[in-house]
Amino acid sequence: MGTIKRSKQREAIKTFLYSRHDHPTAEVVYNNVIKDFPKISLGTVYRNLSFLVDQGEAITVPCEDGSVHFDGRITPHYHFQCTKCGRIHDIDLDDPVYESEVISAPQKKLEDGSVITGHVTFFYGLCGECTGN
Amino acid sequence: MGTIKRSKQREAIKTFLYSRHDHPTAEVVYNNVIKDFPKISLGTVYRNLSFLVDQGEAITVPCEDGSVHFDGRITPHYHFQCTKCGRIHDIDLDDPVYESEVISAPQKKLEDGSVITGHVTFFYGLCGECTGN
DNA sequence: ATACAAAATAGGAATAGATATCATTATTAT
DNA sequence: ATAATAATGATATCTATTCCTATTTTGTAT
Repeated sequence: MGTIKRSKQREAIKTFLYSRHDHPTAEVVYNNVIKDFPKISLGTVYRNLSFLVDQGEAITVPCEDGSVHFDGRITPHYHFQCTKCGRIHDIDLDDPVYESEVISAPQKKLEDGSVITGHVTFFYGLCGECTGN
Repeated sequence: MGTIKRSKQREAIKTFLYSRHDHPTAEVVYNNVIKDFPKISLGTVYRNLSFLVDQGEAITVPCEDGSVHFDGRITPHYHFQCTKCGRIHDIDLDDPVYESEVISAPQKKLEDGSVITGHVTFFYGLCGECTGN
């Protein structure tokens, strides 16, 4: 009961996600995996992306604009969305921005008894390409 | 051209939003305003909430779970969502959590030329009522 | 190898949240 | 009071995601 079986589709989805560092959406994953699996359905992509997240093999990146992106990099790191092109970029742990702007949040108790157990910080701005040229 | 005309519905929406500090969703606003305006449509509620946001008279609170809440409090402050009951609470500026965990983000340049212009921090945990009892 | 049970898929329908359209109504300047 | 036009209500549409069911694939036991 509850034994997980592998599937070519799931492996292709995982391989694709891990090969990219640009935080694709479910639809982008679908548009790429379909090249090797012409009959794959969008439902399968969603099901497997959720599966990977449940297994701790991927994370979701919910953005300010409401779109949901997926990330195969599961070690803690921050994200940054370009307000011009919409792409999501990583902010490395050793980047000065990370260290100076945000401090990891330990548990903290508010006056009313609320307990803060974590936080999500999402940066925005303009990426190199959109400021650059 | 482009002159704004007032409407009873818009005023009711604004009044309702300002009367509450629990960050209602568009649907919650609709379910309440409809008591005074039985024929109001959901589209009108969405249209006017967006209008208030555009006018700087309200802000949106996009949550990690994808839901969008509205807030009539426009002075800078942080939010905190209870992972158990889902309610959104304010974190006051003078609360220790605010001061110790997050530092306001000035413009910052990364190695690749990206410029960080802002950030959003969203806290989560358990609210007083959900830890309390 | 073969058969069986469970898990996973494909395809499509269903849902939810949000937007857009458009004829009608309400508000405001004159 | 009238004309111009902004705003509404009702409905249609859109997008992202989930759900359903018959079929296929996979792992295991024989």
